[in-house]
Amino acid sequence: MAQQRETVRRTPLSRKRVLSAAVVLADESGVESLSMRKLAQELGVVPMALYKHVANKEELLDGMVDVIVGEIDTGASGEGWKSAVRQRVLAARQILLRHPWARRVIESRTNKSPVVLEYMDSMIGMFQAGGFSVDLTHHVMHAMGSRMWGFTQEVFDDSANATAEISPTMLHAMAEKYPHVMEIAMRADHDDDSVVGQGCDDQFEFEFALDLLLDGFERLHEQGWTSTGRR
Amino acid sequence: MAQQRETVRRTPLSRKRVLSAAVVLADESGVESLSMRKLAQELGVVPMALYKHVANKEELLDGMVDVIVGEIDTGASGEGWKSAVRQRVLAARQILLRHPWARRVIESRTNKSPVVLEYMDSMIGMFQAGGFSVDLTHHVMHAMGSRMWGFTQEVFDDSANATAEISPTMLHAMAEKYPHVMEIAMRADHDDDSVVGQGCDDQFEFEFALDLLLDGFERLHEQGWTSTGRR
DNA sequence: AAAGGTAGGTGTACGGCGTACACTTGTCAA
DNA sequence: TTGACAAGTGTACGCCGTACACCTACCTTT
Repeated sequence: MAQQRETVRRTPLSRKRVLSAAVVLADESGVESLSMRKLAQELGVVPMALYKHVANKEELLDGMVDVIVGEIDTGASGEGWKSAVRQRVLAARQILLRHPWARRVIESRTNKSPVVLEYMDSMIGMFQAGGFSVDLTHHVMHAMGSRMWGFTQEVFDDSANATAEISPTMLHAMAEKYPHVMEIAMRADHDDDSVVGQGCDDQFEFEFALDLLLDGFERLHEQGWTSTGRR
Repeated sequence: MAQQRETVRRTPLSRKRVLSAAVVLADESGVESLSMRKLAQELGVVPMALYKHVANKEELLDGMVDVIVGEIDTGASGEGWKSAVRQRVLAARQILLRHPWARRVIESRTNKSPVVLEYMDSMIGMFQAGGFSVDLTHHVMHAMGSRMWGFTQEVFDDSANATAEISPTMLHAMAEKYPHVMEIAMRADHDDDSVVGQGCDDQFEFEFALDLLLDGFERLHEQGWTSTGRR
């Protein structure tokens, strides 16, 4: 009784527990509202306790990325580089979709963790195994860019979503000012009767872009690409 | 004398002056260290004075994006959609390169400003003028993603830069753990004698990816693409 | 059993942030 | 002359990340 104090002994913190809780919190309320203090509160602990397990908030974010990237199913498929890469990227997308904040965080990390490096390494390996030259692989990885994580490039489609809550007057004014944007926004979900649907099929758009890239890679590879002229 | 106080009359603030100063400050020391207080100090004014010209920090960032996007040379070239788009995107890249923080900020804006909408509208217009169907244009814009702003996808190349300051031992260990990554990193600047060069030619990588996309668009357009099967 | 190191959790405090709100002040129209 | 209005000020609040000194429970060594 004197020994055990008045509270039940907490399961002790650990880096892993801290990171998992952080991921959950970010999933629930967005990474921008994740703070060391809230995270500590969630874990029933004083804020400074976290610093015994992560050096600072940056390292916390690094660790969160590792947790996510570690979730990606890395099981090989083994029927040609193209379908292997495709499958891998779609698997990544599956995970990343469940953690919408991860896109921004991954892109903001300047130093790659071992987990991230390993992911990239195995993806490079897929192209190499398909017979791509080192140079071509290099450029191809650049061309993939963040699509290699399964990210959709969000830059475009929000405008469509936004129109859903805009007055007809406003909508009309916009149609005059940005005719092309509106035309596309209207068309985005034309099998729906409402003025503007809830945006477009993200999965389709993603695969469209991914396949476009992969087909391009294939074509270059087949015609024995070498860095023509340049350097 | 009594009228004029002891200080020279300041040129008054204006939305424009606030935004320009913010852009300069972000250029100099990065957008992450830009604060309302520092910006106010830079302008010789008390922080709250800024709020007479921008509603809050979010709107400040919106405005900064507008300043940058407004700088993009929008002059038409008029020899086919492909070279027009190419030229436009490279012009955007030219501007964005001078404001490295803009990438992150543009991507983090959820509501597009008129300036941004107009930029997108005119780009869509280029594809339309080239005879692209509305649907194809839509998908093509998604596939362009943030590359439409001239952004390089940074996800990949930093690892190369980082290796420059790593001990030989460390480097050797990494080569064992991430053989593919290292192979590419080593090759990235092979005409340089140092172990690892200062990374790769970003401009080349960007154009490589851009042309890959544009060629893909062209191919789809020529073969009269329609959204096969899907929806 | 005593001593002492160590890992994990605590409490306090500091400087920075965005911004609400009430205020002064300078300018110009009526 | 008045008095409305736009521009700038001052104070204050509640958040944030985290430095630093501290306690405390446990483990190892003797």
